Amino acid sequence: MPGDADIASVAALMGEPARAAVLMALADGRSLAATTLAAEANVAPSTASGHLARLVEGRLVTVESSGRHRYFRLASPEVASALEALARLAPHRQVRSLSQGTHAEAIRRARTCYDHLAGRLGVALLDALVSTGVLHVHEVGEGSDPVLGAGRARVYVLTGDGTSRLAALGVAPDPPTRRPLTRYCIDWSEQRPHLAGWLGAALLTRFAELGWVLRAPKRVVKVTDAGWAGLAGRLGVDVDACR
Amino acid sequence: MPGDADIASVAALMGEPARAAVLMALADGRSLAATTLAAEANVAPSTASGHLARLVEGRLVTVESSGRHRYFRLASPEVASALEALARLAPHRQVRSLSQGTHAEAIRRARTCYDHLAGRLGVALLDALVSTGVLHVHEVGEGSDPVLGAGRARVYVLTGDGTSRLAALGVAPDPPTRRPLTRYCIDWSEQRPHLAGWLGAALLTRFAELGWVLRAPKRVVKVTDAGWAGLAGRLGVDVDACR
DNA sequence: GGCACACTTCGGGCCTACCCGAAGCGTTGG
DNA sequence: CCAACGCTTCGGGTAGGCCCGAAGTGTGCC
Repeated sequence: MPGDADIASVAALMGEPARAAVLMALADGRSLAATTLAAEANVAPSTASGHLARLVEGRLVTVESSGRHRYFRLASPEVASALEALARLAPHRQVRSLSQGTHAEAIRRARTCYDHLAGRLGVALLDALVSTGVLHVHEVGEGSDPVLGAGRARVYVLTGDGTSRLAALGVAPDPPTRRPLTRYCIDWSEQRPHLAGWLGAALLTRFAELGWVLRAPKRVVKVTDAGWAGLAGRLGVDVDACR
Repeated sequence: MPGDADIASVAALMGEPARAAVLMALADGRSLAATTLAAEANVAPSTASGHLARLVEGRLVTVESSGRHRYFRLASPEVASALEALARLAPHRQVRSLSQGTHAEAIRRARTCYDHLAGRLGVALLDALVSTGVLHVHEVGEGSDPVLGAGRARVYVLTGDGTSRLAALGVAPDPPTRRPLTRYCIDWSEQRPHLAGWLGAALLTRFAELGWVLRAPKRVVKVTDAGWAGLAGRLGVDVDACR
């Protein structure tokens, strides 16, 4: 547990509204240009530039120049983990305008978390994969650790039947990277796990290929009519629970 | 992944040096009085009182009144997780004074993390338990997730042989709580896992009973001569690696 | 080559919030 | 019952940092 590390400097970097907005915009792993991030944070380009310089200097963000653009992205997965941990503690921002309200609702329904699905749909998808036997859950110990709530030791294993069912859908778990096949991530809006890891990413990619989902701005994911039908029919997702 | 949550307010709460010092002091799960925390943060009692009120209002900390004292503690394990995630990103504070230097060294050698061992000793202990066959490691997937660094899916299972060896040491894994038997925690100073969970706590408690370790102020753990001998001889810990 | 664009640096205005000491309230102990 | 203690509230001084607009550098496009 923490002891001597200078938490304050990192937290202060994340604790300024404009910088937090920048980090949140980068939270799905994309690289974005400075102007885009300025708009995202609702500040002037000059202001954003200063904030970005501080984020880079604090090693939370890296830059890559490309022509006259400079693309920023999170420096490491650990940064995303920290944002995730903070989001779990954060009060949900109160809704001010109608558009904010609909966006807040949309982002809770279905969004991307890096490269996989999150929100009610992400949670329902994982539930469906487990209840239909595509994945088996192994719990280590029972209940939740009273001391370390995060990182509950739960492991999702792809079954043989699951492998063939996914192959029928066009998702073949080749080992293209050294990335773990399954991983989970506690959803900040649902407070329940959704599927991450290689499989989580592969499913989102395949859903997009099939025309089941469309990636809208601001991390929102829109599900098409074919998508709702396919998720329910082919994977057993409880689409009513996702609205 | 984060989307709409108001990360900035939480991070700002953690991003002020005095408040961060308070949170770090509470990070091992203790309840401490306001005056103690003021001293810990090097601010006047009145200043600390204001910070504590804000931490309570922000739901990072809870209070319990007892006579003329008020005892503060972290509001939830999630708060500790967030601190942990930030500590992993934090630059190690540069050493200013000799006493800070020796303390920084001591805390990296052996410290408590909540109720179990961390630092080089904590890491070496887990290594020893694995290499001597007390625990078996199960990896799910291979390597590290390029997207989600934290929460690597690794599971430590107590072996039959391990159970009897621990019993000989006076540690019997009764199921006294619903807490998981084993759990790990990425050590912020070593960037490698150390043992947490019920077993991690039981081992620290037993080491203290045996007079192997003494809990010094500021989370530092001192190992006695008998402790070094016992750790090496009975558990196979590479004590040289711990210094 | 020249204009438009992306971005950064600089200067100055403003405001937040951190800090402390003094004073007030409640509790404990002699 | 009074003194010491723990803690909080209040007032005022200070400093740091956030914001923008204007100006400067470098790149791409016509």
